[in-house]
Amino acid sequence: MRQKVTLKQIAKELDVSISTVSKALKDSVEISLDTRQKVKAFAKLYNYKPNNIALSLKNKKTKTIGVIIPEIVHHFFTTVIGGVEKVANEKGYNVIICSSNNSFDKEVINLEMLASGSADGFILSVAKETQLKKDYHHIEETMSQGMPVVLFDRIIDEIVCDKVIIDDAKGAQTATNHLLTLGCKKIAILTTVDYISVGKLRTNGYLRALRAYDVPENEGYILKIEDIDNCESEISEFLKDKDVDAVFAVNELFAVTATKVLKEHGKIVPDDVSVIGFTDGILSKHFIPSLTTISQHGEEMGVRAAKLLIDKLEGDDSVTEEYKTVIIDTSLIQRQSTKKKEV
Amino acid sequence: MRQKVTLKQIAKELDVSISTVSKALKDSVEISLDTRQKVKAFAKLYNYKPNNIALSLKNKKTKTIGVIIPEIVHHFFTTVIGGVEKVANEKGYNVIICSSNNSFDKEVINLEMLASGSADGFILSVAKETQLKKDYHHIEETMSQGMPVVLFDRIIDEIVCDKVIIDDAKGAQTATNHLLTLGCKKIAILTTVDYISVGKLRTNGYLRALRAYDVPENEGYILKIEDIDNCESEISEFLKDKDVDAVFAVNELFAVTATKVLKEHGKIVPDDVSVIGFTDGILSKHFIPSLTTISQHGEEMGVRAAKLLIDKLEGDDSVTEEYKTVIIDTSLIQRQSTKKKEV
DNA sequence: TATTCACACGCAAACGTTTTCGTAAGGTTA
DNA sequence: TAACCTTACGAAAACGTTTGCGTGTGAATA
Repeated sequence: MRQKVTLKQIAKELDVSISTVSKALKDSVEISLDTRQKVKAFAKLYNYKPNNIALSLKNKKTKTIGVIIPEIVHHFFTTVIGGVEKVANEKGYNVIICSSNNSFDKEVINLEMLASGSADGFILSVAKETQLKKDYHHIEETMSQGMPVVLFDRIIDEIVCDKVIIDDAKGAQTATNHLLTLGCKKIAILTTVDYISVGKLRTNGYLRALRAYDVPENEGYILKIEDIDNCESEISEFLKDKDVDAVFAVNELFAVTATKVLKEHGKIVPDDVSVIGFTDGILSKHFIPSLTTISQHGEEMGVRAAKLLIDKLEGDDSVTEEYKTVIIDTSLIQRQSTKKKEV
Repeated sequence: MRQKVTLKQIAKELDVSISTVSKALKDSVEISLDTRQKVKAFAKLYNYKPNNIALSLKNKKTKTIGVIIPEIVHHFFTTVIGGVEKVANEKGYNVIICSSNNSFDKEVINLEMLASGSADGFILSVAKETQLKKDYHHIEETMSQGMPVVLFDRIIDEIVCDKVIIDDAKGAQTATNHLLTLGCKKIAILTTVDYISVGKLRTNGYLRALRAYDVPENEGYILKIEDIDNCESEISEFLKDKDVDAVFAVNELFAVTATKVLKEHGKIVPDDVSVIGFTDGILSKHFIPSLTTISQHGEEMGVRAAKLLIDKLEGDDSVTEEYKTVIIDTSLIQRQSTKKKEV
């Protein structure tokens, strides 16, 4: 089992100094052509690769971006990662992904671990627990130590840094508008509890759309779901005997579940009730009926976040002091689950 | 913007040597209680965290596991990652995830990058292109340099290392058996081209089940799909006017698409045709009808893979020389898409 | 008073790299 | 032949840790 070969070993074998080997591999004119060739041939033969760790230590740079997301098993987040990777690889950066599993503690541990040498900067979507706890010391600490952070999707308003978000309220308004223009008046919303920032914003957008259309809002049409894993019974109970002609769900799972529940209640989507979701994931695309939804353009978010971060990492101080918030446009993807109401 | 604080800085501030600081923080008896307390207080105040890079360089260990998967936007792989993370974090390891995007080149680049200092060992599922190309030099190189590799799911028989797989053929046989016991005789299979190892194995399992039941195999019932992204038209064409009473799909997407297509052709799943899939993902669970499928227990695969790797990393040489192949049991998850045939 | 010893701490090497600067050998010029 | 220049290379520092060993100080012992 051949061990990794180092400059020192090459130097010893060839009976030259370490610095000569290093320079030869870099094609320095300081070294004679003859020696250069000899060294390079040897290095190639032994498959020499510079040790990144040593380089990181020397350069005080790891050329690595840390990404921390609440859940790894989540289509939206993985599309974002795809975007980050794309940009990162182009620019010669590596990407480390960690999941916080929506736990505050794990988010702190992961961030501190990566911050102590493994990554130059971070792209982060905060855990549910963190939003609830409102404890952001770890993020602020990281930034105060000179490591830039870009927040995306589940962001924190109080933290001053680069951010990439969608206009959740606007997206929700677009969705609700779509239902309204289809002729729906009794529009229910399936949303999350308020401490989830995006849930709250989407609820706001829904309400805004109703007001703009002079449709009276009705508390009875709003369901705030806490336990996502057991949403089915809750949604079923909520929709039972409720006379609605449309449902706006703030995520894919709620949309699918609503459609399923409505079917069980003997209602046909989209003929009796239109359903619109949020997030353009696998489910929306392949469900029957396929779901009209609001696309968040996850990959684009990743791309923009990575660009912001790399700008900070490579920029001079003038760039460093200025923070941007990029708002990605959402778009309405019309599919089969919504339909104009027959009058 | 406070920079990261180092031992050197603490030493300077407190007017002691670096080694004193290091030892004090480690509660060494060599250092007086007084100094220890002073140093620790100072370190806490300035939020000192040892630099992982320096530690990695010194210890020749990164305490990091590299995971390379073909696609990040893929439910099965993310569940595996979940399992890996669980074990890794318990044992004090960090996890770096990279995706090869099914590209051979990117797989090589990622592996070499991580191998040159960023990770101690690897958990890897090879890219499609790699399976096609049959070029495994990068993996063998990595192992020959002393870094253990655990292959999972899409493995390579020729490489001698730890492996975690499911018995794909057996799983497929179970699936097909299920259909046969339901009374189906005309069972179509939607599979992949043969160079995808798991596709081929599943096809074999299907054939084996048929033989065991003395059902003649029929080439016309086998569809090998190359272009997964455009499988719908292919499947539609294939199933059109075909008199089948069951479909076995080797992945979730094929199963869903088949169900959709059958519906368009006026057939009802499961009444007219039973459909069974492979991989227990989001789609299978939430589709209507929900899909009977074979679960691969992704998280369990991740757990086992991580354990194998860490055993190698921490074991003495006796462990190092012995390679295991763990076969995870698949299980049949019965849902709504399959149904006993009425006679 | 001379020797020994525990205590508390510092020195220096090592990990693998890059890079600045110094310098020996040989050749060229005056 | 002396002064200088070029070529080709080596020494050493630096990045931040850990750790074995050396050592100065003061006190206890003989």
